[in-house]
Amino acid sequence: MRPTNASVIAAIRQLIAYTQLEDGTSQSFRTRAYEKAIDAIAATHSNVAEMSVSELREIDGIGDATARKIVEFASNGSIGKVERLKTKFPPTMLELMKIPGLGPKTVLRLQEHLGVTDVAGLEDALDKQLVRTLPGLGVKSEEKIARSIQLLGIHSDETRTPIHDAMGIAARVMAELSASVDIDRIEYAGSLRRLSETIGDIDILVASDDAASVTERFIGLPGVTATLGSGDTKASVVIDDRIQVDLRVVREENFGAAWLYFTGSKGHNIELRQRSLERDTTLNEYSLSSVPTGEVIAARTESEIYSALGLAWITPEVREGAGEIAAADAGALPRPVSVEDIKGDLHLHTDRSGDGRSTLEAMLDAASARGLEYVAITDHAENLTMNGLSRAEMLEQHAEIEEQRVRRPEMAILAGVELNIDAEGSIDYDPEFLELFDIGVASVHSYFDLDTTAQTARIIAAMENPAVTIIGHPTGRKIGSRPGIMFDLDAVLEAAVETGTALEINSSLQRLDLSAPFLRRAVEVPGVRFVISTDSHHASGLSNMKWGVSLARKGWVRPSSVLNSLPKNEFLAVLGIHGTDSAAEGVQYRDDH
DNA sequence: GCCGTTTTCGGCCCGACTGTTTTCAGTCG
Repeated sequence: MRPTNASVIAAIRQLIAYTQLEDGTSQSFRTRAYEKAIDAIAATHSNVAEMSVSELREIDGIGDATARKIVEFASNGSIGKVERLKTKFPPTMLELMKIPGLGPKTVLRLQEHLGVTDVAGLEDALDKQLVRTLPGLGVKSEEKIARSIQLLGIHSDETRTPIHDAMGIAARVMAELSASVDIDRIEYAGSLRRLSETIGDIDILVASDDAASVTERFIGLPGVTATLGSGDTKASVVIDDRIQVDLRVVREENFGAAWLYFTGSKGHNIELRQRSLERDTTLNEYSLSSVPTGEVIAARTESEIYSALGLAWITPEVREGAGEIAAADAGALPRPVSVEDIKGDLHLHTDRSGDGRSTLEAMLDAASARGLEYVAITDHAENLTMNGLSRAEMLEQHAEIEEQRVRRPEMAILAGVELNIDAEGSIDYDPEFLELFDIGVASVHSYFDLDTTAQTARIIAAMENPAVTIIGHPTGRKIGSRPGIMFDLDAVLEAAVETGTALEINSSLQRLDLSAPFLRRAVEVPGVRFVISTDSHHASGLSNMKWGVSLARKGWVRPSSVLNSLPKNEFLAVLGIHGTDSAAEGVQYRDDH
């Protein structure tokens, strides 16, 4: 069994940590080269552990040395250099480097002067007030390290916060800060804006002429449980003992440059600055300016800066330093999908579902308010215990939908259902009853631990069922709590094209399913079609469409491959549903051919 | 360690904050 790209990346991260100790710096060109290799692997669609040295070297950012280390890891499960460095630096020293404020230099000094190589030893040295005796360290450093140990874990991978939780905290902090001090503009940046699945720190950017007041208010906000640092223009706090929030205050005329800078990713920024230098300009968080004259060329908006660098604005979700700048340069980046592109929502629950909270009426009002041309009501089918609807309840709902069609002639209201894919790929009800629905979303709600072969087979079997139009939240994952099923994506994509089944891009921040890496692979397959749906269980959920759209952008999905970007009549025609004008007359949509 | 319309050596993005330094090193993003 070959290691996954994720485990190759984990191995290189370990290599980086040991190399930082060996080089005595976190900024050596070697470690930066390794970091670049990680970015390159993360952007690769194939399994690097199956590639040869020469194939690996084809990848931009991977050279001979790293290619050999990857091959070595693929065949041995370890890298010789790491094993050698482990004899010099005990693995517990890596734990020390995870403590905020402790870098390779300090960790090396602890080992050299005090023989400290693990957290317990460090705590002991702190107790004995020995740390202050080290060169470059004093009493304040000692106190800072002691505080950091208490906060240990905030930066480690295990405690990255799922985006759903981080987004909520960010919204709360931004609302409270806006309410307590006069500011010109406030936005979030960083991995949150790039729609990463898990968030390390929340980055918030404010435009104001009075930075000192803003930072002062910020460190005093409710929920702040620790202040990690604060200066004239930036501050870092911990919110709810849980997540670090970094604030940066700039002047409005520099906002674009700052937003670009703090959105990252680091790799994207570095590439942009290199491109900038090639044009005899320099880019920092304040502006893009001329090297010879120092004159500011662009600073107020991101678009102006990209434009000055000869690029169209790049949507934040794809700023991963993974080829997006080269693609933009070549005009090969897809036009980003926008919320305005989406004409219908095809996965909506009402309070008839056990987990639904709003009435059909409320859901349709919400859809109208959003200007949607069509919706599909997709309550759970009967096999989902507790939450599913019996046949009788479904028929009752169909009558309700008929009434709504008469009252809302402008909107196409599809009588749909969210079907449950069982272990073998069968779905609820019988073929005759399924005929009564206009559209079927089939989803996995059970048997998450079958092997890859069985999962692939059940998904494909569901796709082959004529009642199934869409596969809902295809992996069933919940970010931070459930990994989702494993299936052969290539086989599923092939079946999706053959059967004409669309794949759902689920807008829930807990799901974001299909994930961006899967979407990046799916868009390479001609003929694969997507729908972006909210899977709303409450009328307020329809506003989550923005996250699904954002995810589609992150996956380089073209608007033309999104089925529910079609205007109503074209969409209904694709589904084989006729007679949209007859809606006012209360005629059922399901074509009876 | 990587890379190359100024190629196989000599470069490699940029700045804030902290604590210790009395002009700067370390860490972080």
